[in-house]
Amino acid sequence: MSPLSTPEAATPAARPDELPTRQRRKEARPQELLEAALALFVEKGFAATRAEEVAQRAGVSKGTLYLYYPSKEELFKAVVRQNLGALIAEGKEAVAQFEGATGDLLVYLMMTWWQRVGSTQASGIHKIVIAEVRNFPDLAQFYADEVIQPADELFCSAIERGVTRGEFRAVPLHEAAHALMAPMIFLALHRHSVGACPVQGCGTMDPEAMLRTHLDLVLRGLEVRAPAAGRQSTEARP
Amino acid sequence: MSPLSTPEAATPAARPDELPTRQRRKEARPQELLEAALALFVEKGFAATRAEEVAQRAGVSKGTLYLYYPSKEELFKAVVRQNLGALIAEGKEAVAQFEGATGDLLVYLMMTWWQRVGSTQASGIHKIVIAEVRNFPDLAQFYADEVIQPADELFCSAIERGVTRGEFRAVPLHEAAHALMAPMIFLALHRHSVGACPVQGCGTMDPEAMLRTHLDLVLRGLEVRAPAAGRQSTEARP
Amino acid sequence: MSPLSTPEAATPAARPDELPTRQRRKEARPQELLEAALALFVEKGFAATRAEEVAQRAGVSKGTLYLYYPSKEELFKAVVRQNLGALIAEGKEAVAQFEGATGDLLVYLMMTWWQRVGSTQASGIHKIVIAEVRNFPDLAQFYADEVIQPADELFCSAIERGVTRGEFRAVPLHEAAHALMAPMIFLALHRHSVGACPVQGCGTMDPEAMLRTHLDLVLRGLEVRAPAAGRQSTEARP
Amino acid sequence: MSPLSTPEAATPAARPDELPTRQRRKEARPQELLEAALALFVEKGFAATRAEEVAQRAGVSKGTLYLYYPSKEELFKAVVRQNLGALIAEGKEAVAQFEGATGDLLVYLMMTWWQRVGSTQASGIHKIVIAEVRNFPDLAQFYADEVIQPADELFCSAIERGVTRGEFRAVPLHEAAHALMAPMIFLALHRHSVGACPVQGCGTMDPEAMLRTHLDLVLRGLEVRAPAAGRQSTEARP
DNA sequence: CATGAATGAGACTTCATTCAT
DNA sequence: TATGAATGAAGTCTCATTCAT
Repeated sequence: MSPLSTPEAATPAARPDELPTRQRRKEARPQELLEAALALFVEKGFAATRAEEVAQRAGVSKGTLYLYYPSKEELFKAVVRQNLGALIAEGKEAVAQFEGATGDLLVYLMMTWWQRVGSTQASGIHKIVIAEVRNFPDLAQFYADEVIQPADELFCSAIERGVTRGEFRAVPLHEAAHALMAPMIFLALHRHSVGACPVQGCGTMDPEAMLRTHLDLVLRGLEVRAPAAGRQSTEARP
Repeated sequence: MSPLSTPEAATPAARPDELPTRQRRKEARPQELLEAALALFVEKGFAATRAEEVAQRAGVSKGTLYLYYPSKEELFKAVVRQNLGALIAEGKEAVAQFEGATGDLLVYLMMTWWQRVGSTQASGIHKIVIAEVRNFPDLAQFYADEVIQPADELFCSAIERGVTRGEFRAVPLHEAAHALMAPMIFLALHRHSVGACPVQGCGTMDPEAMLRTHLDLVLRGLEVRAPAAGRQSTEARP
Repeated sequence: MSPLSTPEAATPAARPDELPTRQRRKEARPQELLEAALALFVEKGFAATRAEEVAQRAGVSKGTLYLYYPSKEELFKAVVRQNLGALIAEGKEAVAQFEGATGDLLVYLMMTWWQRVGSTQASGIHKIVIAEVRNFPDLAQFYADEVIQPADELFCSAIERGVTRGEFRAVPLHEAAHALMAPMIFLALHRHSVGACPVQGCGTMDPEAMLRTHLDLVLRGLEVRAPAAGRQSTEARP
Repeated sequence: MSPLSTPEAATPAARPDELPTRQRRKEARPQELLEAALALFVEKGFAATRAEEVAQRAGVSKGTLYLYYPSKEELFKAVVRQNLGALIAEGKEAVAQFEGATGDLLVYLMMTWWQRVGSTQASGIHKIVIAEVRNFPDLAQFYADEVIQPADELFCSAIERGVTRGEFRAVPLHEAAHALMAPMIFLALHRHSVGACPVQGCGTMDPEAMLRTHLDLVLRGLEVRAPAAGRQSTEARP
């Protein structure tokens, strides 16, 4: 079907034009520190990551880290901002012009997201944000503006396209978008939390199968057909 | 259905005319500590919550906390057990005894979850686990054993019931269960992260509407009908 | 040869006239607390013994302990005093009038000490004192007066008897007494420290064999014979 | 014999005209910490000595101590190794290379021990171990492996040398070694417990006289002569 | 007298941050 | 600039002691 697997493969990559002059290094430092910090924050969370670890991973000393970022908190914010920015750029670029069935568009969007974000280190940023926004209030607005809103718009417009073209039922857009995205993101979160622990039992989830089933269910749910009898009214609330 | 007790409600509650003798307090302490711990863990995270804070919020001293719970980790486990353990047990029983359409059973399970967990502080536990479980391997196993696995079994058995009775298509159970649960939990995560911050825009999500739409979509997706034509094969990748 | 073994056998014994009236108990309390404290102090040392443990072992509550002894320190002193007093009483009673070879007198003294003290819990008091006198200076004088001096006198007088009767060489009395006692006491100390730990290797010492060899060596060393050639002069100091 | 270095002596020693630069301090730190630790452990015991006290006495902060030793237990082990480990190693070599009467070898070993351990702070280590080893099982094994066993082997091999060369009677090796070492160690224990307190009476022991007499007795006891008649069988018990 | 719930000082250890070199 | 030795505040947990019942 597709290269849905191979997650953390594309990590530090080549860095081609690399001449390790002291000058060159100096300019690369911030970037290297951010990369190291990202990896560690994703793995262990903000509080549990030691500043010295970040420095070591970036190949510098503890003191040097503080030359570039005045505190661990500022380093953290820089990491989130840098990586979320990139995330959005990719998202926008991927919207594009699509021709074909809207169902296929949704499939494409989801698969692309999984390949480019979900299966990557990048998805770890969601974990970080979810875990820590409340302790860094100024990140909240940033995240809402740069991630939640654009992503929501993207999916809402896609669903709307389906409704407009008569392919989908008329469903509440925001809510449907949420039903569509949530399992995907949740999958990514899981990979960075319990899924990363060596727990007994609790058989590993297969992301590919999961996405396929999820899409199958929701896309059928979106299809235009005779309405299921009285679904909305049968709420069984004791 | 079943007499769903409302634990959250009966807590600080009455405390009738009994004088606050030491004996009385001793009985109330665990409850009070658990409540304080839940609130703080959800707000600040597990690692960032100091044991002494929990004690203070419960109106006791640092030492008293350790009279009731031998460590911060055990305190957390107790919080999880109290808030999720009982619910899952009840759910299992509900599945076993339910009579009626399986769709209604799923609606009932989801709504119950929303009332008892999703809409309360307890839903913050998911955030805590996702954020910090990698730093506390004991908790990972504990959570997998006491929450993930039972919850998975619960939903799988409910879906299987639908399939067996010919109400649902034959879908992969685990994967369908995931598609069912993930949006719920994701909602909870949101409520306790960005949703708890005073962000502009990003229109507040209405959880109940979201759940309703989600259930509508997925239940339709589960219904037995003529299969949607070639969904899986139509990947349109430009 | 003799009942050199069976160490901690004679511990709490019968307490015959026991009628568990509340009155009776009340009078027995201090004694019971001291016994419990002795056992625990010997086993774990002063600092590592928790007041509550002592109380539990004596069958009372933590609070009751403080009704009888105003602090852990005072309890400790009471334990040492009570038990060293008893020790000395036994020692004095054992001196007695002895007829026969002085070598046999020494053998008798040593063996008796081993049976009555060395192989018993009582020897643990030496460990306690050695470990803690410096933190309880007023115990030092007490110990010197009640244990060191009497014991020294006892052994010195025995050795002197041998010298006077022409059985032993003229040796410095104090020093010889030390050479005689030290291995015995050291054996007892060992039993309460490393000997009580489950260490690998370091084959267990057989106290009986050790005492026999020790006595054999020292008694020969005391015998009157032609002096060993130039022992004193050959000190090899680099 | 052998060039016995004198570690205790070369410690705070000169510190020539080198300015107290940070680098210089870093090299001196372990030594300084070890000395501070030894002094405090001997004086107050292991458990009763606070890590911060050690640091202060060495003129550094709490944190610095942990830069050099990962825990209080490891600090203690380092103290033991520095003060006893080297000595035992040297002793072994001395036994291997010694030429001359075995009696003189024993005298040499004992005197060396007295100079290097018995008469210094290091002898207090024995007190610490006897007092607290039961509460620190790790230390028990460590001490058995690194001190007791090597020391035992050392003395056993020395005595065996005497037996093999026909200088000594055939005596049980372990037991004889114990008779040889115990008075020495007991002396050390005394010096650091009651002996360190300002007690009246109890005439101060002269360690050198004590050792001399002890050696005189035991070495005579080891000499090959006509066996003393029936020492073991004459127990006179009234 | 007896109890045991409650307290809070204090111990060990970690780690963000500083600053002399 | 870069380093890494040093600091000390802070966190978890223990336990002697108190006191309401």
